[in-house]
Amino acid sequence: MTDDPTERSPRLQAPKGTYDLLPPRSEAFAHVVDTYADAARRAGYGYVSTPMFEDTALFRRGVGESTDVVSKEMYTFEDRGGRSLTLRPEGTAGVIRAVVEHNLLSGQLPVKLWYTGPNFRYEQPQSGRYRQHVQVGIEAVGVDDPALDAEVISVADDGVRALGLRDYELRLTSLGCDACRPAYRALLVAFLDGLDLDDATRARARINPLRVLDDKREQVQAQLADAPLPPDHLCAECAAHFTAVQSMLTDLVVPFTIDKRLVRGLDYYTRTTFELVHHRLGAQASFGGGGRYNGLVEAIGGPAAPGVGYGMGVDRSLLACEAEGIDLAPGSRVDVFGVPLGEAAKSTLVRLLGAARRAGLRCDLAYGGRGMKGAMKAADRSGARFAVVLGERDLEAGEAQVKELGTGEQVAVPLDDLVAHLLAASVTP
RNA sequence: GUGGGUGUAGCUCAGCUGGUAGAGCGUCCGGUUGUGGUCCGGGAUGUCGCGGGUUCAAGUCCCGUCACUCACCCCA
Repeated sequence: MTDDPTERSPRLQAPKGTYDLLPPRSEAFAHVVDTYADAARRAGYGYVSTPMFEDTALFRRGVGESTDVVSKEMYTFEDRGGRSLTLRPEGTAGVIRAVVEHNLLSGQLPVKLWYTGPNFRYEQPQSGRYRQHVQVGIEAVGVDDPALDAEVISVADDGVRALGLRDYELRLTSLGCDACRPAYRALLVAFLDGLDLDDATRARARINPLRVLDDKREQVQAQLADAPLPPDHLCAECAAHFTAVQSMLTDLVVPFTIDKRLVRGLDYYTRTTFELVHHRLGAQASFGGGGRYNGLVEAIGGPAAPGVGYGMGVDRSLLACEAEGIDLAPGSRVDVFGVPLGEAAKSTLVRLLGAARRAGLRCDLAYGGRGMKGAMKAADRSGARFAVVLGERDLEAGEAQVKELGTGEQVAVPLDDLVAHLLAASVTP
């Protein structure tokens, strides 16, 4: 901070790892959110909105101390009242907190909610990874039924399909539960102990051994060929649950592949775990994922209650659409564009196009007193179907020239009939 | 946190072995009186990321720094 007025201040820019969304891309982004939200609503999920920041303890307990997300990626700060708050790094913990806080679990179960909003993680940015990213997610809490797992996965897939995405894959696994995971974990730790790993990986193996399974490095994967994998060591209940989920996904016509090495970065997952991977996204290929979290509600101080949900990455979904050449915001911004010649004509058009907007038409007009040519050019660029030209001559005659920009056809329409005419003309093909 | 690549007009980029900057697109104006999309003519906009250094001279070389980008780690 300098007070020297002769020193030029540096241009401000969006913080590292964040970006601005501008038209038309922003429209495509909004469309992704809408599409995912629609899929959730069609399955009976209600909208929930929770704060973007929460008590830091919520994430420590919910997401898990051993995760990278909590241990080194949180935006944590102290407010003026001395409270430790954290910008939410993921969406589930806050929703579950709200479910518990408002006693929703004492009502009809499962509690089904969907949400959207930004998450924040202090990470090194790269393709498809930002410090602020938006997710749309759903949570179904209070019932441990494999049919619900299948529904959640199916809703995720419905949204993705509705976007038009094709080059992706749904990967599925089961991570077991409190009954079977400890024994498996011991088995895995013993196996990892016998491997030749670097210090960092060895440390990770100690804190969260499952995480080592999806290490991308060749030299690590090579040694993992014979590693014991979670789905092969499930207890009877988990195995039955997993089988049921697969069977119902098949009934739902949701294609999936079993990926026994799939692991997720959040500690709360139990049993069903899945990830949506897009084949043209680069290193950050996972654009959505989720699973069951039967211990989470209790972990953050609620009653023992099961839950299942997913989070879909909106930013990465948009990237995936772009990679597949899917245009999510086709068409024009407006239907009608006003071309006024002179101030009197402009105020008349302001009034008439305002009325047209209220009648449901999308209208814009040439502001700033540009000439005829420039105004027509603006009309053309807007993508409007009709240009309404109004000059002194027309005003005296009490009519406007309505030109269909695609065909060049132009008709004179009485000013009193303009809105009705535009409405009628807009519905004809 | 670690490593590679890149930073020149609003955008995409060119500037060879150092001599004080260009193209295309976009934008604006015009091609006579009130009509766009094509075409033609013209105009505007650059702290060459920033700060040091070497040199008579640096966009061009060196150092540092910041940012962007891709990858690892990890994750949506």
